[in-house]
Amino acid sequence: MEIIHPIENIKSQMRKGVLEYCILSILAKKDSYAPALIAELKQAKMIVVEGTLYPLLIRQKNQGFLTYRWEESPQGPPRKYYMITDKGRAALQEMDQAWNEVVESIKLIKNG
Amino acid sequence: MEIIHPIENIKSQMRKGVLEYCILSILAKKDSYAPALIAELKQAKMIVVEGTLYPLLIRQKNQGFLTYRWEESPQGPPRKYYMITDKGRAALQEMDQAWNEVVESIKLIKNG
DNA sequence: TTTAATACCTTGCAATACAAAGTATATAAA
DNA sequence: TTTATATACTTTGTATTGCAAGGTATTAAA
Repeated sequence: MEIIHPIENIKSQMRKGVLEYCILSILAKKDSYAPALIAELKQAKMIVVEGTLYPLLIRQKNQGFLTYRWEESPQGPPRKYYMITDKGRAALQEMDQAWNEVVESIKLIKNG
Repeated sequence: MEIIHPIENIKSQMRKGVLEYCILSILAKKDSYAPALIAELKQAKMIVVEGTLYPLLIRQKNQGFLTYRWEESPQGPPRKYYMITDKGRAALQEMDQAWNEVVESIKLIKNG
């Protein structure tokens, strides 16, 4: 037997579609590395775990949206700092538009 | 060779998370059947196709969010009119909250 | 009987988030 | 030197989901 929380699933689904958008938005403001990104997203109540974030960063790097550099850490292994590229900024602009469209669509459906 | 449009994919991803929410929202206002739902969603620029909608309606029915009745059509086979249940309305309220949270999270990430 | 207009449903595929486990690096303590 | 601790990066297996494409079924008119 297992208790299922459909609403948790829904929230997870809603996050799914905007995760890439969130990552690019954060990196557009300043370079960052995985654990710091996770912390920042957590603060915005947009929960992400390692197993989600790392493949996503690699995907965006392969698409040419991000690059990275290595940087020493005060403690532990070096950090992979990701930086947004010009191509990434262009993609982000389109994502802004896509997001606004979705928000408008929902409003239309709720009120129209 | 194949041309890929990452932005179209992103938009599709963003829609993914809110489709169930949209369906419930529409049915909360009035009963409807699949082709009419597709038309209404299309008008709100929230594109859905048959192969997506039918399994989704069946899922929501199995979760107890929807029921249905048969109704004659002026032309062609009878229509399956879906109706939201009390349980569906309760779920919708939680989805409203989940959606508002996501919208706030994005705002926080963009501006904070 | 055939055609046209609708409507409902299923199958196979690709993309994605997640849980869990694994690997690696640097420093301090034993 | 060895061990422990803290930190960071990566991979694997699984479940869910939307979609393209194709299939089935019903009604009425030609």
